[in-house]
Amino acid sequence: MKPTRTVKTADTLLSVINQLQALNGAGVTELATHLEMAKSTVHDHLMTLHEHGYVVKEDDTYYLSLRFLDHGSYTRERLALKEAVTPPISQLADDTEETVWFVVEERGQAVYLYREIGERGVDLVCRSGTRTGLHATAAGKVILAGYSDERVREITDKQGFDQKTPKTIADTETLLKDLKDIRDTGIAVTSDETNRGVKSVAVAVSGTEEIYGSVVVSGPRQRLTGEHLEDTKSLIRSAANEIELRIDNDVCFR
Amino acid sequence: MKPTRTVKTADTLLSVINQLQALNGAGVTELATHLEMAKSTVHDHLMTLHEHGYVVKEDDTYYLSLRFLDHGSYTRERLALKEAVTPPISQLADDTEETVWFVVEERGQAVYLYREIGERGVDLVCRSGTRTGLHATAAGKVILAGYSDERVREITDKQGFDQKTPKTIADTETLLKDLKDIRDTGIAVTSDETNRGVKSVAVAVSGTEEIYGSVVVSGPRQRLTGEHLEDTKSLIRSAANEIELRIDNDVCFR
DNA sequence: TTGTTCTGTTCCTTAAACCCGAACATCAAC
DNA sequence: GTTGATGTTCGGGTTTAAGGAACAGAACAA
Repeated sequence: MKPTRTVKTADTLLSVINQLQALNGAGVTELATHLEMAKSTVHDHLMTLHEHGYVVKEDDTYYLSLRFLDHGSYTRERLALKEAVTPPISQLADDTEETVWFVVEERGQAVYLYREIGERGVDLVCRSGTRTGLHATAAGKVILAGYSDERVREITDKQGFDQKTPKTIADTETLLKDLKDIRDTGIAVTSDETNRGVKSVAVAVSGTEEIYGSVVVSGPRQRLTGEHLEDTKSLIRSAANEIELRIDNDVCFR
Repeated sequence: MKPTRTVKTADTLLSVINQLQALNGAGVTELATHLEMAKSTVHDHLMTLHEHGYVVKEDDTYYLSLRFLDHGSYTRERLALKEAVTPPISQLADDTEETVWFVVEERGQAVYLYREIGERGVDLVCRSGTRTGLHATAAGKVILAGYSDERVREITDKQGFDQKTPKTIADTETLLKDLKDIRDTGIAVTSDETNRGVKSVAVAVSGTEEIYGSVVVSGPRQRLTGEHLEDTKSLIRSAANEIELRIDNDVCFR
């Protein structure tokens, strides 16, 4: 598909960075064995990253540095969604008392951007910046529902169907069938598709042309039922709408 | 000082990343001219970053991707300070009605980690992850006050004295004299040293051995005076103390 | 239409440097 | 003292990064 020319040294550098995060900090030898590379090679890369301030060293153990936080929060800020998204999200968390996330799509994956934990909310995804397959989450499905079937196929062909639980959608046809229902109702409700025992309700946030992202409320399956579920649905709808209005009119001039 | 072997291709890759942030997104040619490199070279690096999901492409313009947010928020989370820091910070912002930051030192620089904006607070540093010289901020100076003069010299020798305003400290001797006073009172108060017209008050957060960081309240110079200043001082002191207790006892098991 | 001038992309060739391996240094533990 | 685990240094062979020049495609003016 994309046999374009690539810088192999960059591959190794990025793999060092990723492995360093995966291992939650590591020494030279440990990294080298995990990456199946020579110790000296890893050492050189770590020295370079250290020189540029991208890793910190504590007694022979290397960790990623906060320089990544700079790049990361810059990137999030660039989307210019914070002012529009944060207050309604916050309000929604207060009203529903559950955990609320604002999610965007990037490169065929769902990225969790802004969170607010309500009174009784449980902490699930844990970190902003976390990525998941769009198929495996209500937030992702409601975004996909705004795309054409063709575009959905493109994404699933490339990304596949990572199975988070036994109930995670595993093929394109089932996904497209789900999306059809979501398009009708404008809301996505899932149970146990991302985490066992967790129910999620999501609504898309769209502009005139593009889809900005989605708002999702997650909580224990047995709690998000009956009246509480219905209340939640309409609360999310108005929160999503509120965000749309704020994006259109607000300080966020995109 | 450190003539160790370094991976030059990694240098160029990182410079591409940094330039991409500095230019707030750019095309191949624009990047190449800024970096004084061949277009083809930049192109190859961008392709590699794209392949790995570290940049996104919108009509021939490349931007850093949210993958950096993943690394960044992971790094911040690794410090395991959030649970201990966030609530007292939040309370302090409510009480003082000013802007509050929690700051840590990394590689001889001050890194802004957690923020809370009070009722009348003004948004100054803008993003978490932002780095500044320790000498140029109350938050940094109060951290330096916890270090030995020798260690302070090491840092200033390496980092120099970036001048943010005409009143920014410009040499080691003046800094050390300031630190002496700060050590006596346990509090750092600065005016116009980081931003013109801005006054900052900071207190360190320390454990039994190391210093975790500092809490800083910033606001307009003319507002942070008299009684409001004195109130602020004692509020910061108790907030910092609260954080120390939470770090020692809390869920944060370091 | 044609020409101009920006882009981004491809390909070739060579000098550079990445990567490995092996040796060395250092520290703990037994 | 010896063993085994680290991190570190260093020379050299061969991959390959990086530059330059040519190509493609779009936008625009004349």
